[in-house]
Amino acid sequence: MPPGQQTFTKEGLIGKLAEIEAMGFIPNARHGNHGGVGNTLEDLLGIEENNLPIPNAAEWELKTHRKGSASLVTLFHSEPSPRAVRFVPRVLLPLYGWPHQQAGAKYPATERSFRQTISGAGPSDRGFKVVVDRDARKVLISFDPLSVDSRHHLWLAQVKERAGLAELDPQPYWGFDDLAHDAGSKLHNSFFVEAEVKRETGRELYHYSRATMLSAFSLDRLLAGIESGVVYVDFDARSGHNHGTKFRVRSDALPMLYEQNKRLF
DNA sequence: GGTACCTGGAC
DNA sequence: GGTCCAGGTAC
Repeated sequence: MPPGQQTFTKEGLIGKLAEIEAMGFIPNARHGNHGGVGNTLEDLLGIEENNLPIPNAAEWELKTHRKGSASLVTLFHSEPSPRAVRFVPRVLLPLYGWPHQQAGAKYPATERSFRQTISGAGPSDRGFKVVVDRDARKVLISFDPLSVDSRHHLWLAQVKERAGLAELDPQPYWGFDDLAHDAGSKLHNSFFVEAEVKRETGRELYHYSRATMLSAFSLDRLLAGIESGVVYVDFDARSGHNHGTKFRVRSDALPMLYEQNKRLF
């Protein structure tokens, strides 16, 4: 915990969130940053922004979401194993990527992209899916060239040239124990805060009007969510910036990943 | 300066 | 609802 970092007990955080709710609409404190709704709440709580895989506030993690938004909630980041392969920058982006939409405009003409939001429910239109292998105790990424939609036939021909049309070998994976550590160390207990958003003369304002307390994150529930299709693995790289590989969940399913949840307001 | 995290989007 | 995408920082 860095010096000066605000810390809260559970009761203290509940009280502070109630005070913030009573403040009504509050201007975005981070202009131009898509994370404004979360950053603004962190500022109100006096929590310093941090990128370490530790909870934001003592043992309590904060999750913020815009009401009415279909955006997925990011649970945690973790690059797949074996790490030495460096799958995203060395395999997925160069061999399975495609020209970025803004290549030659916002970015260099050679800019490539590999963005995939995939689950265990079925393959994406580029043939990627997530598999929960309970025998091997691994979550792994699978590529099936037969599942690629015809609209990507040019891309598939390039994949054939660069990598061949077969299953990934080796397949990227996360061991159950690694996932339990990544998730458990960060998400064991969480507050899920939802904000109404309004725009006013070009700026955004947030009303943090709903909060749920989530206790005891469950790896079994995460794995079941992957299989049912409410939890996703999200690859998120372009040539100039790998935003990292994320585990994400549909916001309405977030509470189901915890053993207990309690609506605060 | 590259990698791996953080916070989140629009169409 | 799936596809594709964003600005930041720690080390």
